[in-house]
Amino acid sequence: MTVVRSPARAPSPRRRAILDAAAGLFAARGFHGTPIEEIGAAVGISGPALYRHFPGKEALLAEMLLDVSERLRAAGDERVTRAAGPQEALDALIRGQIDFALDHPALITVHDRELGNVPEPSRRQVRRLQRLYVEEWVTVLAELYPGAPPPRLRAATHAVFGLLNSTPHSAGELPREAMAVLLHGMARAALATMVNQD
Amino acid sequence: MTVVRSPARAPSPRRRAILDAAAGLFAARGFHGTPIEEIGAAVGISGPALYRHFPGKEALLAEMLLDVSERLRAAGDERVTRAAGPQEALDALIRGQIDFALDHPALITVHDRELGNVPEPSRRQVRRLQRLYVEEWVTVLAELYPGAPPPRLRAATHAVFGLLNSTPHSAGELPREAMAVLLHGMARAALATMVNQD
DNA sequence: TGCCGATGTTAGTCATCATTAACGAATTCG
DNA sequence: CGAATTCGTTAATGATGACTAACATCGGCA
Repeated sequence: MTVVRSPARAPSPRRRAILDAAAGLFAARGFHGTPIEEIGAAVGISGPALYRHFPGKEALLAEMLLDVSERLRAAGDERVTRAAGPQEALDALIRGQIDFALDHPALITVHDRELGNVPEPSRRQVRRLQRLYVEEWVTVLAELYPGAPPPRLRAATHAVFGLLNSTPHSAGELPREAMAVLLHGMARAALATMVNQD
Repeated sequence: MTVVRSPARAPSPRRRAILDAAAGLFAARGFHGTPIEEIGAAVGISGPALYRHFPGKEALLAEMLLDVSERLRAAGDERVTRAAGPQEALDALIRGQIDFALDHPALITVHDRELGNVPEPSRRQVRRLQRLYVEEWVTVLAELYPGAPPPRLRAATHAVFGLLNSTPHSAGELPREAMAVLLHGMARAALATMVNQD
């Protein structure tokens, strides 16, 4: 018998293609609104062929969200340790989130929309990774703005995620780099209000 | 000619209850993930009884989103005209959006998640109302920050919506008024970057 | 009193899926 | 050469779920 199920063992191009196509479709029509048939069609195979690559539709979603959460967390982790000081770390986190959101708007959308459809073993894992990522931000912010209570910093972090992840909604309003600069400035300014204690 | 379908003719309490329950369920499980049976159960009636109040599931969603869009737009409109100057108008818009998001997190969630499931006559209408609301913000911002090109203002507006609508994600982090104050400050600060021309 | 509209109920009906079966071709490698 | 593994294909199969039918109940009210 084979191993239980190693998530990202041999990333065959077919698997990749399926995950990419599914991300777009889930973002556009939602998990329940997307028949497995269409996912197959999007990569040139038809319907049940997906089961040669994933144990099921939910497992596909689970792998997708685990991958996103892990990539975000890992990237954040690396950027923070690479940074010289807290301000630099914060800028790196912001820039990282912006790049990801601009590069993969569909993944961002699915990530905060479909967690409820991930089956339970994986759901907890995704949540854990999300929490770690948030705490990464909170830690940096706490260094930068000591005196601000952590719940406040957590709420502010979520708010900034909302701001940065707005990208899928304002698609095409501005060229990419202009959008990146705009969002970066807004995020920085929004977080700078953490200095006030009121 | 009459209007397409007078949305809120006689708001019977039953109708209200159904819309409220459906909002919560759609936010939690998604439109396609919520059987009509559960909506009924949530208000004490069972399943197909809904058809005594709405022509169908999609129509229910349509009415819900039309109502939200209309309320947001109308409230914004009124607040702006009531305000003395642009800064005051902006603060009123921000405060209005925050109050709505804090009072009706489910509606906020459904509003930007399920538009794709609204059938076509209504979808256009919802989009129109959303656009009007955004333009309301853009107009105020243009007065406050002349020199900033409208696309930039539009993108910034969407970003601030993302920030303010983050409330459902950070539920319970802070007491309500603290959250309102926090978000207001962040939104203001984020928009203040519109003065820079870079 | 006796009809009626409003509001429910429970049993179909019909589609739409996810998932599985049964079966083929191609590639690997013994 | 052949068996086995891989990756597809097209028919079931079975649930689920929206919507419709047929049938109560009940509060007016002519």
